[in-house]
Amino acid sequence: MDKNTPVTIFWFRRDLRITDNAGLYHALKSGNPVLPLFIFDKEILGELEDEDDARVTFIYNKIEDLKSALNTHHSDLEVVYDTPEYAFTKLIKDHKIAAVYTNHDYEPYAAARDGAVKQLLAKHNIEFKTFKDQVIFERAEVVKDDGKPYTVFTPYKNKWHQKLKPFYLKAYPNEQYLKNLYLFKATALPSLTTMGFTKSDAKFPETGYEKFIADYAEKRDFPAIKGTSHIGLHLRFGTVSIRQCATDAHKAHEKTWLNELIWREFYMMVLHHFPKTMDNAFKPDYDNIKWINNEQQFKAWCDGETGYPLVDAGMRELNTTGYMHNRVRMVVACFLSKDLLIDWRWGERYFARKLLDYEMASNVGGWQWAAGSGTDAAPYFRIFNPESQLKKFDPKLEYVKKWVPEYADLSKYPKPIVDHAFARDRCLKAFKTALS
DNA sequence: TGATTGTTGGA
DNA sequence: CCAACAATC
Repeated sequence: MDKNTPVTIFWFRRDLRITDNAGLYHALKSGNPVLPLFIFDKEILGELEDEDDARVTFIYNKIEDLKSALNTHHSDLEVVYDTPEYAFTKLIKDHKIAAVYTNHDYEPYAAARDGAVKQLLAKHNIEFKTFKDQVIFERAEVVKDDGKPYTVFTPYKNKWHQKLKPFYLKAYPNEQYLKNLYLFKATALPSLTTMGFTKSDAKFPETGYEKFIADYAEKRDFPAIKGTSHIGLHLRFGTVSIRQCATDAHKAHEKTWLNELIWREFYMMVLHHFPKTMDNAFKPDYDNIKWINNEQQFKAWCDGETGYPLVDAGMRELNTTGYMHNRVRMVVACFLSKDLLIDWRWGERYFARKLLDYEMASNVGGWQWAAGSGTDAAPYFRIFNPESQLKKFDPKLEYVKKWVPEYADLSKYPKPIVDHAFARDRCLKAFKTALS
């Protein structure tokens, strides 16, 4: 095809799959051949602190997969390493673009970026069309009858179920329209090194979540058991379809795993309505808390050297694998914000840097839950005891021994950096003062 | 999706 | 002596 053929660009972002991709479906039915695009955004990559950031390797692998999948249909994936502004300016010169299609992306940077792209395209009379793809219900689709957002999970969840109709779970049948791809050869894929990254040797979880659904409620709290699906990473980058996940969860009799998908949408809805809560307490009083913010203790927490084995095991699992079991996430978050009285935002930023499955809405929501300042939060006086959490959830010390091997020889293991009974009392006083 | 402390009532 | 329970943080 020559360069005067009008094309529809489909821009992949957090939806790195062909199957059941909403925006791609609409692009393939737009009437023009579809030119697939991915942008390694210099602005986003420039913010990352670690050159072996495993998330970049993960995306890179998936881009290579997408490219070869498109190649089997005699099409290709154009990959640009630059800003979106540069990428589109260049594409406008090289092609006759009828429209740009993509899927909704909700975080603050993404919303601002898409606004700017839309304006740029409008100057060239190019339509910018976006679609819901990464959630079942977005933004204000599930709100109270008076239009106000829910701030408590259970009523939100009930309304979510009420609104659910088969249509929302239906897969987009993209396979039958792939003949509408633009036939071309893309420019060379930039290397990871070119972009300033090295290949991470992290092990990425498989997409298979189905086998975890049935026993999830029973097994999910025990970090030594393989009881959780690790699907967060794939939901984050769209390497599974949320509609497929929700369909499978719905079919299974067990509701707990589906609830976690609804928590994800609950927190996205909260962040949409209350964008300030990204770095402000949802309950403003909680920003009066006088955090101690001891840098040394923060470092001990980051490094898994607090002297509390469950906390340390969690942090070391995170540092080593980019993942932490959810029960343990709650324990380390509570320990940082309540026992150490370190601002939850410090912990949130650390998780943002380390978690493969990092998602702003869930992460901020989870941290504010632990610190007590969020919507539907744990009351401030609910303070986990790291010792009894260990006894309850890792009684045989299997998880601890895996990540903190020196725990077997207590002479080599650090003493607790703070006494829990003392810290609990101190926390209750600090919170009471701030909230009175 | 807690922990702690104090009380009660049965062994 | 210690479950079981309630009240409190």
